[in-house]
Amino acid sequence: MKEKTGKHGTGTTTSEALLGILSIAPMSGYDMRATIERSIGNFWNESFGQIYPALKRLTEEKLVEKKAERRKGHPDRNVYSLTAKGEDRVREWLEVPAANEVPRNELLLKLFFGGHAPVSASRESVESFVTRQQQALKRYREIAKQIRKEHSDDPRAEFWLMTVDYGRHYSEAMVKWGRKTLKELDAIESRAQEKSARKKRRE
Amino acid sequence: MKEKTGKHGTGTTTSEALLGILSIAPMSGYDMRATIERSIGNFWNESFGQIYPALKRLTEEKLVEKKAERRKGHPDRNVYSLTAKGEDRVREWLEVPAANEVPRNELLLKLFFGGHAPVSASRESVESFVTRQQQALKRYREIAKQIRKEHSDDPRAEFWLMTVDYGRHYSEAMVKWGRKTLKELDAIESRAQEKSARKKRRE
DNA sequence: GGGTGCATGTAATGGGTTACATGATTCT
DNA sequence: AGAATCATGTAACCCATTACATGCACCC
Repeated sequence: MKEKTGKHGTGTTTSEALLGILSIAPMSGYDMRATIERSIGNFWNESFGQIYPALKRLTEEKLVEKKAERRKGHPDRNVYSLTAKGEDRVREWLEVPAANEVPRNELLLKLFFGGHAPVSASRESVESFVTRQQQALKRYREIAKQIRKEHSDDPRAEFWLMTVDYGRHYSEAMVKWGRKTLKELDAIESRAQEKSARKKRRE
Repeated sequence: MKEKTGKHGTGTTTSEALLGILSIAPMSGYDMRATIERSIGNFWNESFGQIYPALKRLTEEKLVEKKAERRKGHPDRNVYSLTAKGEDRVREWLEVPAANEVPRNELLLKLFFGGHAPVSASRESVESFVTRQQQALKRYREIAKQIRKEHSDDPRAEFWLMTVDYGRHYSEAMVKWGRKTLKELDAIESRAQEKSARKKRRE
């Protein structure tokens, strides 16, 4: 018999992310989307196609409450907030240590099989990856600055900064690896060209 | 109108991984599972529940060929190999640069909301993560050594080593981040304890 | 006889992405 | 009038995990 990681909602999915977001402040589904993108968008995304059905289920389970809000000059909206039960659920969820899953990595998969295609193909993948990581690094520095400026009083800001710091460590390492790998790919290519040049001379 | 990343199979999924594996050597579905675990298991996993149905589809699409193998002293098995069409497909797939997706990261999600639970909860998550990364680091060093020993002649080995090197860069950075983060979590906790101690003294 | 490893599959379930559909308001 | 933004939702489709089911061979 095996222990299961998730069964009746112990796993981490859209619902947990939404409960987490609502633990920061009550808001509408529309706002959740934007808040998620701004705050945890570097490691977690949600689409409307997931958010609205999830909010429906969470409401049925009495983990969140919906309040219709009518405002002049704006469309109506439904503002959701955590119930006491919802707050408990967030705490319970946080008490379960995060699983150490192995996420699928398309870049590495393609690179692993890189020998079966022109080197330029691998090069492009790695190059675009490095560019992305450099941009991310810049972004992380800005985000950290902003958090320290705007939320220096909030005790939760320290946790937010830890996740930003993860990004910094990650992206820095990835840029280093990427540059090194690009050099190695170039070496492979120039060796291949030498080889074909020698072949031509012989012909 | 938006460009779609994947439509009729341009995406990267079980099928592509299997085609890639078969580009290295023909083998049975059972062997694919084991091979995947040994070779790309650090960034890509497949289960039998995916492998067998995928092989069926790939056979129908004439991308792979099945040959029944009967051997005395062993159960029968189906050995799959790439067709010419399958080899083309692998090359086409490799020519499309890897997408820069944002994988969901449960550890960071929980850490982000860490302020809503005891610090010990965050601590456990990070601690287990660091341990995992340290083990991975050891494994990577062994794998690299083994590849250099057993496949020094194979030109594809260079690509394999690049993926191992990714792991090394990644895990090293993650161990650094994890240790730093554990220290910060400890600081938060001791500050909280001081606070409650002062409170007690006042009572 | 029972455990382990080899070997192949199916079914149930859950969950995520995308496209589609609708409609108000505000700005140009 | 038309585009952009706010706002909520549904439906189709794809993909993955897990559990279940089966059976042979080999060794103790």
